[in-house]
Amino acid sequence: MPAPAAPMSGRKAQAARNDEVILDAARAVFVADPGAPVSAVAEAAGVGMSALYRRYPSKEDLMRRLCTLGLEAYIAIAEDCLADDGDPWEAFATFMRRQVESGSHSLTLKLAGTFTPSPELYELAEYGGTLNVRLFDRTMAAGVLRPDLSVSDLGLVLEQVAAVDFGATPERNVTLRLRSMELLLDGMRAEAARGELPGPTVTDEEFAARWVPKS
Amino acid sequence: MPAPAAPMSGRKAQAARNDEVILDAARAVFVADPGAPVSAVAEAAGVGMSALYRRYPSKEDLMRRLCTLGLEAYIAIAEDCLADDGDPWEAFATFMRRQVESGSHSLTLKLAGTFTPSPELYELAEYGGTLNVRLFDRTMAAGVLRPDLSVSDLGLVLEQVAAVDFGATPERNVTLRLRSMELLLDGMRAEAARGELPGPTVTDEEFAARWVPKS
DNA sequence: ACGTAGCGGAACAGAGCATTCCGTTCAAGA
DNA sequence: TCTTGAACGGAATGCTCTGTTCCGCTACGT
Repeated sequence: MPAPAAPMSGRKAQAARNDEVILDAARAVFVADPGAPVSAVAEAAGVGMSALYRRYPSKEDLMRRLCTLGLEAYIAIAEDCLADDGDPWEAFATFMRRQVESGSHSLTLKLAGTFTPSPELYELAEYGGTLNVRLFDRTMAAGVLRPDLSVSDLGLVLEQVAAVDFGATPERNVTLRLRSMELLLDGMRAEAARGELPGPTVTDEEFAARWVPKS
Repeated sequence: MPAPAAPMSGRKAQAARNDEVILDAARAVFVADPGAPVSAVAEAAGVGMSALYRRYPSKEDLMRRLCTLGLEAYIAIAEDCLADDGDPWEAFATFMRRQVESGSHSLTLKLAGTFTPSPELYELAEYGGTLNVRLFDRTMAAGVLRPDLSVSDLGLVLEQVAAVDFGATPERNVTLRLRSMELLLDGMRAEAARGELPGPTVTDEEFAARWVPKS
C-alpha cells in the first residue's frame, strides 16, 4: 500500500476530499440563499448530483448536518472564551466578535425553520444556551455590562448583526458585521447606558419558535 | 347624490375602501414573507384575485407601489426631523426611532431586489439619501456623534435593526427593534467611542447593488 | 483483466404560482 | 321596474422550478 501520508490520488481519497468540498460549497450557497436548489450546491462544489445524494439521503439531511456543524462551532467558541480568565469584558467582547467572524450564527439563523430539527440539534442548542448564560452572568457580575441587559439580548444582538448583508463577498460581509458589532458592544457597556432599554427582550418561546418549520 | 360625508355603501365606495384594504394586506403579507404568493395577499385582504388584478397589472407593480409608499413615509419622517430645531441629538435619535416604528425601512429592504425599480423610485431614493446626509452632517457638526461614523452607517444600522424578526406579531417586532435601536444609539454617541470602528462602512455601490433584481 | 465504488448529468414527477377567464352581483340611470 | 356594466370571487390554466431517481461510464484496487 502507498504511504498513508500523501493519499493524493485514489478513488477513496478523492471521495474523502469531496466530503469537505461539498460541505463548504453547501455552506457558501445556503448562506447566500437559504432557498437555493440542491443543484446549485452541486455546481458550486463542482460535482454531480450523485455525489451529493450518495452522502445525504435528502436535502433536509444536508441542512441538518450544516446546522449541527454550525452549532458545534458556536459552542467551541463559547467554551473557549469561558475558559479565558483574563479581563471579563475582553473575554465577552472576544466571544461576540469571534461568533461574528465564524459566521456560524449567521448560518444557523438562515437555515432555521427550513427543516425539522433532530433531537441532537435540540440538545446542542440547549447546551449552547447554558454556555450563553454562564458567560453572560459572569460578565454581568463583573459589573461591566449595562444592568438592563439580559441573556436573551445576546441572541438579539447576534441575530441583527448576522443580518447585515450588503457586501459582495463573504469576507466583506464579515468586515461590515464586525463594524456593527463594535457599535453594539460599545452600547452594551455599563457606562454607555443613557436610559433604560425599552420593552422586554426576546422570550425563550420566541427563540424556540424560530425552529419550527413552515407555519 | 348622497352626502359626500358618509359614502358608506355604494359600489364605488366599497371599491375605494378596498384600495386601502388591499394595500394594508399586501404590506403585512410581504413584510412577513417577501416571497408570498399573490393569493396570500388576496386572502389576507378578504378579496378575490380579480380585485387585485383590477388595480395592479402585475405582482411587480403592486410591489413597486408598496415600495414607493414606504420610501415616501421614510422621506416624510426625515423632513419632519430635519425641521426640528431643538437638541440635535434628540432630533437625530427621534429620526432613527421613528423610522423603526414606521417599519417603512423594513418594508423597503425586504422588497428590494424582488422587482425592477422604476425611475421614480430611483429619484425618491436619491432624495432620501440627501436628507440622510443633511441630518447626519448636522448631528455630527453638533459634536454628539462619534467621529468615526459616516452617513452610510445610518443604512447599516437601519438594515440590521429591520432584520430583527423574532416576534409573533408586528407590534412585538417593533418593540424588539426599538430595544436594539436604543443599544445602537447609545453606541453611536460621541462619548461611547472606546476605539476606532473597524473597516470601511458600506459603500454607495454596495447600497445600490441592493436594488438590482435577481443575480 | 474484472468487479464495483463513486460519479455526472439527463430525465421524471410533482408542487407552487402568476395570470386569465367566466359567471355573478348589485348600484345607478332610464 | 328593467337594463347595463363596473367590480368581483374563485376555479382553471400553463408554466417554471426543484427534489430525487436512474442510467451508463470511469478507473481504482485486487
